[in-house]
Amino acid sequence: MKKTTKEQILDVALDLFSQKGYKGASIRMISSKVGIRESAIYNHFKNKEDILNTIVSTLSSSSLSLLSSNKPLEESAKKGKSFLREFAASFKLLAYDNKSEKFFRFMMIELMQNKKMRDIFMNDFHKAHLKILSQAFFIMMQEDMIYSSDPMLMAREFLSPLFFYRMQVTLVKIDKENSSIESTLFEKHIDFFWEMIVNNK
Amino acid sequence: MKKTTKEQILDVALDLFSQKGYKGASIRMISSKVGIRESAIYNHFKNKEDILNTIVSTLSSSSLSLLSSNKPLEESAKKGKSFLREFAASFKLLAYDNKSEKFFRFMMIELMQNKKMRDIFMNDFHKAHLKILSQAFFIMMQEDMIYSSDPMLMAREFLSPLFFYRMQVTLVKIDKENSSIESTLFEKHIDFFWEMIVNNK
DNA sequence: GTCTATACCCTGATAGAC
DNA sequence: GTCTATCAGGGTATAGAC
Repeated sequence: MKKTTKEQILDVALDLFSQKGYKGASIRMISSKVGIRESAIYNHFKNKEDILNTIVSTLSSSSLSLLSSNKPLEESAKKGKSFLREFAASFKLLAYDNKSEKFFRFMMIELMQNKKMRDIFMNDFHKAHLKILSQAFFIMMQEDMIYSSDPMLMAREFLSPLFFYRMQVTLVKIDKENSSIESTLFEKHIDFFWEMIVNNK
Repeated sequence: MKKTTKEQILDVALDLFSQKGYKGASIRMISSKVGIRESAIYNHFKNKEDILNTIVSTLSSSSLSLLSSNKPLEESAKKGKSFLREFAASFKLLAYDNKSEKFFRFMMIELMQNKKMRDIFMNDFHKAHLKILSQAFFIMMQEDMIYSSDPMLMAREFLSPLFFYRMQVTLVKIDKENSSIESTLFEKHIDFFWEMIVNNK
């Protein structure tokens, strides 16, 4: 199960992009890490941007969200806290998945510099999650499981700490420090948040 | 009240750093925007890194937190929701302050690439805020104003949406779209959060 | 598909005239 | 304090041999 040169180039490129950003990672470094000459890269990709586009289109959706939109949300949302636990678990999973983590790092570097990355962040990541969460909270409110409020507001308030904790896990792992403390933040968030919104009649 | 060349260099450098990052902003671009030759830069700064260090040491603390630590926290924390409102207002203020916004953008670009920036983020930004907030929540709990919980957990849960909303305001403003919707997120966060933790006996 | 060789541009930085 | 001139190094990319 050997990797083709093209796959190796993509792997190395993602690795370097996630450490140094798009501009900071040169064709020279990529090819040297793969073990070929610069010019050999151009047998597999038209140019540097072509490598970038391949990575982005391959990884953007899968690295930012594990949620498939065809799941029966109506049913799973009625599980209340368990639903939130599953949602957060998928977040945590991505924070500890190698490729997803690298893509997340890369996205964060490019976010303020690159319009395309901002669009990916806003649509594939933020809006996609908010939509699912707000629908789920709406259902929970209808079922009288939680206090009534603005479902979209509740979705934002639930999601933003998850994002922050994922970022924090990533940051801590860069400096190779133990991220076990940060890994518990996800669960604590669920407990705290659910305790706040649950309807204890 | 004309700006010295040195001040102009710093202004232009911050502007370009916030748009393209440290590597992406060249001495050539900085000098051309200031209206001098590349070599003239070196009469004011030893090298490119010297410009970076000057910006960081000048702006890091003031751009990340407006809170002076010598305020009497004991008293202000007892104001409860008003305290949180003031805290969030200072956050919002920085998101709309020109230099602070640029430094924030720059910090976000470098965060995943630069150990020094991570330290600044973790210490000057994150830990500093968590310390104040956890102390404030602890006092509020003692005063029976809010439900009893882990003050540090509460601080994190309160702070992380603020960070996220500040980032979102910055992102929206880059693409010159109207950020008025995002600007209301701070107040909504306070209302939602306070409603959740307040002790209504 | 990979190599050598090469073209050409941009980078940070220095020397020395004014 | 600013200029011109210049440098070495690294950047993307192409041509052509094997």
